[in-house]
Amino acid sequence: MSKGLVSLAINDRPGVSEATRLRVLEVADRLGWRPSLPARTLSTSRTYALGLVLRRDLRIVAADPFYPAFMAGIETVLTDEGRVLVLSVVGSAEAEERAYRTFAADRRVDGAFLNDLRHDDHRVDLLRELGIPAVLVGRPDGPAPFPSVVLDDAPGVTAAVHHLVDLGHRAIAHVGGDPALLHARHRRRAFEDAVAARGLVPTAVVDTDFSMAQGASATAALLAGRTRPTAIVYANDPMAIAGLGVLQEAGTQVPDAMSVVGFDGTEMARHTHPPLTTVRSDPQEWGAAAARTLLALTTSGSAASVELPPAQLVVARSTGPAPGPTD
Amino acid sequence: MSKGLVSLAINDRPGVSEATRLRVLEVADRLGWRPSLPARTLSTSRTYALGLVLRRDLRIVAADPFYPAFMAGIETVLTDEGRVLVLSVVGSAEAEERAYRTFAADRRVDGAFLNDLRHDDHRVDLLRELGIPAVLVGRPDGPAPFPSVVLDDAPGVTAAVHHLVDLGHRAIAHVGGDPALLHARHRRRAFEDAVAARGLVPTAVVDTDFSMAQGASATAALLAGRTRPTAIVYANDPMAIAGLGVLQEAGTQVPDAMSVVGFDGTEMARHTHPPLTTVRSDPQEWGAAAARTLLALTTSGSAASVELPPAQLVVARSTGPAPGPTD
DNA sequence: CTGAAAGCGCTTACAG
DNA sequence: CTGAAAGCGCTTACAG
Repeated sequence: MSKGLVSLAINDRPGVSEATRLRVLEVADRLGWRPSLPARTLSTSRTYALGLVLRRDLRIVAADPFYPAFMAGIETVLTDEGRVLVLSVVGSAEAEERAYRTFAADRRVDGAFLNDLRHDDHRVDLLRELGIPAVLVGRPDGPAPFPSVVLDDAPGVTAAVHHLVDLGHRAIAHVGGDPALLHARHRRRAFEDAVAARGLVPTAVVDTDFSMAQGASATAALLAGRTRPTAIVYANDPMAIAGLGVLQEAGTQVPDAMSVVGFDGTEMARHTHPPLTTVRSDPQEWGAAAARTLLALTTSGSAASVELPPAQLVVARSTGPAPGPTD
Repeated sequence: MSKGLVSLAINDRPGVSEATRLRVLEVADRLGWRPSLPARTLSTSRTYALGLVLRRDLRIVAADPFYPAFMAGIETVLTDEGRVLVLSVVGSAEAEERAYRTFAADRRVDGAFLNDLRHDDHRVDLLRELGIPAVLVGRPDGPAPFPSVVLDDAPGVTAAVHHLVDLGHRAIAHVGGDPALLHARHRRRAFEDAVAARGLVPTAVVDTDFSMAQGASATAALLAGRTRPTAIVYANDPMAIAGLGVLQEAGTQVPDAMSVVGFDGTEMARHTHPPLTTVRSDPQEWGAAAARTLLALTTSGSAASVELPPAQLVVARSTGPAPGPTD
């Protein structure tokens, strides 16, 4: 039983009789022997690791339940495949680029997840150039050399606007996210299109950085504005919750005087007062699907893009009939 | 310029003249050459990676801003040291043990963080046995073979109780966390001791799993109980926020009819209505300190335990004078 | 179907 | 202070 034979048997390569393979596996198991990963990596240059770089302001990451759920979804598939997740949390675009370059130089990972897509996202070229296979988490705004895993935000936002208009609202505002991020643009665009489809004009559309602080100040600004909306659609739940706080501090009843819609469908949204009407996506399944796709890409060299079920409106008690004279 | 020489120069080993070392580094830099990590790992068995296994119910992880901040803190020190974080998110004790065993078998990491300490935590023995150096994040309840990095919860909880008693509260309840976790026990113990120190008896102490759902139901139970508290101290901010929701749904004014105290000092606590009195700790600094300690341990073989500044009470508007006839 | 050999790219004694 | 050699533990053609 030579080294080479064992290797062939362990790696399910042809050229080993089934009987021998079983014997090898049995002996390895009995001895508790496992091939050394560093040695294997040195000769095959496969690391059995996938990389995720998070670039976000800490204040935002900390309040946003997306990433923990997304990562948990990734793990559900990696664990079974003997893979591991290498995580990097960075605070700037420069640090993010350094992180990817280090991944490449150190051969840390077989592939990477690319989250929070941007317009003309130069990280796509960077990863291609570095030779790191990637999966795009979200819909890119142009042709891309990598497969994408998409969960469409638009239908949920559209449904939210129709829900509000059906309740009699005519003055609806949007507190959007960071316009540098494509998904924030998608939500904003879906909002604007849906409002227009009902023959209305948005009362206001405010960009933010997705933080609760900016969600709060945007809400305060809307309350102080010349034309005050009767409903606000927020680009994420944390901002909607901060908005709820501002409204209640100002004595504005929700939903009697103001309807509020969040986005994410977080646990938190179920426990506010009143519980939040929100648009639910499934970040855990998103993570799992992204991991499956990236795994396929790194092992077979190619993988098809995936379209997940779109985000859905979940109506709770933060939305109600428009106040004042309705027709 | 032989391979060996280059290696000595790159690794700052003695036996190379300063002039040659500089020349080697200059040439490496010009050629963009970096030593191959897998090869280096194979000969030195150092991976330059640190491991973190998260075992928590997803519902809790997602609502809890501790981990994102803690991990960001870790990253601030790892990045500069050319290290990387390997993350595993698991749902059960068995999966957690498997994760550590895989870390060891695959030589994935040089050391690991041990969070969410438990009574007689058998992971400590497991890691010792597997030969994985670790740092304990929190105060262990007994002698341990690893250094710990402690941020004491008690002073903040104690201050919260005194604050409430000073406001005239005599009926104070505690919605605790998961009693399997030492930090939940510490918070509970600090609560009970502080109440006793003021000559009072807790109106109630309820254990939970730290989830918003159980925070909400514990609050509902307290409202329905025979002796109703005038103040509730929660073991984390998410539960306090869920409690706020339940109280407001029930028409109980905060703080007029009920004072509420959270724990964590999250961003979220600043944006509720009313803003939450809470106990602030610094999870990011905690992560950074834990990373520094683990780095020292893995490189030098030993590291001293660290005691960080304790958690502090931050008074906001969810606490006020006790309702009814005060003396 | 099996065994002996080279190679992955470093580090580390060991001579010179 | 420098160069040649062995070794880390696998995988992979290449002969037998």
